[in-house]
Amino acid sequence: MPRAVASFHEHSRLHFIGSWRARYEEFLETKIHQQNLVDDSPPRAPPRVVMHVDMDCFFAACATRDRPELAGVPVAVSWGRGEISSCNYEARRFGVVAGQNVDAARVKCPHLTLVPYDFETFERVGLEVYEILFEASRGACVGVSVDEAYLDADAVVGDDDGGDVEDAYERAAARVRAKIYEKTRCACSIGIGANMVVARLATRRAKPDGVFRVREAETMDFLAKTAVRHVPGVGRRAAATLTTLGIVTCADVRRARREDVVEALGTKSAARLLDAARGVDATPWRVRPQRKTVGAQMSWGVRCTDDEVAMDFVRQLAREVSQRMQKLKIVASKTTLKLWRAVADAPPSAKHPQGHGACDVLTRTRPMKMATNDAREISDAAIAAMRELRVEATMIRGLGVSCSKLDDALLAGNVRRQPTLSQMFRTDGRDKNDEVEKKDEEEEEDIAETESEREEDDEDVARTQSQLLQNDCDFALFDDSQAEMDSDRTNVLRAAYTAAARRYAWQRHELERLRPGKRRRETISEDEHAERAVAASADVVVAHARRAFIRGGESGLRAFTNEARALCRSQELLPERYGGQGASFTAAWLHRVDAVEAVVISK
DNA sequence: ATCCTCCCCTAC
DNA sequence: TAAGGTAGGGGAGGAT
Repeated sequence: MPRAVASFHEHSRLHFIGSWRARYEEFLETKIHQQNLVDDSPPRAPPRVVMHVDMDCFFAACATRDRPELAGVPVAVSWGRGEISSCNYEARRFGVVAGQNVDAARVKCPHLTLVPYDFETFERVGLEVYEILFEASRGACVGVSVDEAYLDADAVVGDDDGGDVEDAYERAAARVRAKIYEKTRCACSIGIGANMVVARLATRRAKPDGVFRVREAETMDFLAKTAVRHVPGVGRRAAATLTTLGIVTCADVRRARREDVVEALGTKSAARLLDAARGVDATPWRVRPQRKTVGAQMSWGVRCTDDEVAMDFVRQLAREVSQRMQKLKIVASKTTLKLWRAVADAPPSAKHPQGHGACDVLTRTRPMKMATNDAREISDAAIAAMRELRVEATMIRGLGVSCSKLDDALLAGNVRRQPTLSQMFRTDGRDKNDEVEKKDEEEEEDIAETESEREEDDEDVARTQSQLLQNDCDFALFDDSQAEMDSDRTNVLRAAYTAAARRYAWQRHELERLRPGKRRRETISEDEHAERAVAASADVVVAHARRAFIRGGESGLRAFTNEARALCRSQELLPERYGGQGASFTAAWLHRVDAVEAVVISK
């Protein structure tokens, strides 16, 4: 069983970094009430001059600020073994760098002092810094991370910076730095430039503990020497590709042919780099960017012995996401499941035995019936998506759940909540669909069912039906339109078939895309893929059968399954274009129809 | 034309 | 035992 998500998060440095945004949103809420900070929609014009504030070796500085005995001593933050997260400049003089192994660092610097992570302090100091930045810039502050932000430099310049206009920005920056140091005893560096990119690049030159300003007239010369790798947005991959084109500095970018850069990076990224190299930055200035997703994932120490364990873990993640959404007072209408699948025959990593090792990362998105932040709704959608991926539980090395298509919960509050189909079918802690699948699998191995199981089925059916009768539900609020409800069952089935065929076609398409020679390697056989495609398409039949049962009870379901069988045998719906898989397609459908009947209608 | 899904890349 | 999380931008190719 994987470690609990919450307990993992307590110790995860990346979780701290990643979840900073949620805390910052909270901070912004308080600022909105205190100051006349308004939403930046429509977007405000970018500042004429930008300051980029970045704390110096933030984690190490926080960890040592209350320990005067560590002043001037080489210090690094780590768990005591493994990687170094951050180290001070004394340690860097010995060649210690972030990301280095503790043992390697000790070789370079035998007197290195290791200090533990102190996330509470990191957060507290970060917020203290932001208090100062918001006050100094009168709200013209764009937060990037717990230790990094952009300011409108003109908003920071005050009367006491006056006199010599020439270096007013430098004076203002020095004032901010002094305030931050006074309050937090942590050093920061400030870069000043004509836009966010230039300011950010200037900060590199300001470090440590300094200010560096790139004046308007100096911008082109300054950029000419700058490596493309340092331009924000140009990462490891892009830099490597550009190097093969002989593009290493921004001066090289200016000389390069536009088509070559577009070919290497794509239209948008190329445009941004070409602009940046010429001192132009069109990044919008957003003090309060709109959040688009809420998610939680874990790919460390995840080992599942069976499907039930994997589903439990997904439920945990869904609970986590649900809680975060409730705190943010938002709802979502899409759920995406992310799954790390071990590459077949890949050896476990010797360096990180608990890590995910070589994996394919798969995602699948499912709509939810209506905008919600309910943990159960989210986990239902996520588990449905996971079943669709059909990955053997023992191959799972990581899972993630994230919600998108976000909306304000207050708006959604006006919508009358209705039970969803999965809730209607639910009898206890488990989803009925799970049981359908389970029974389906059991039947393949052992047709005989025990008497007690049959009785349980009887009870389930009776209970579900009586609930349906008592609730007198408004079916029009479900995901099917009234028109579809009124139409005859054959049309419903045709719709089911079309949906299944679409899914099948998509699976075929995916198979094509994953062929060797493309960027990704193929890790499952073509046969297996086709098999999964057929099975996945049959899920659609189950979904429609469930609806038929809810609407028409046992007789409704029987009518549906009978027509389904007739339609499958008629060949009418099996055009050749579905990859010659028509026969197995039909077989899978018929098998599923039998299975649903066997479970829902007790014999 | 525009949106959607899944994937890759990037930043911190 | 370590602690490979969170979120956004963008592209390819398909659906509408």
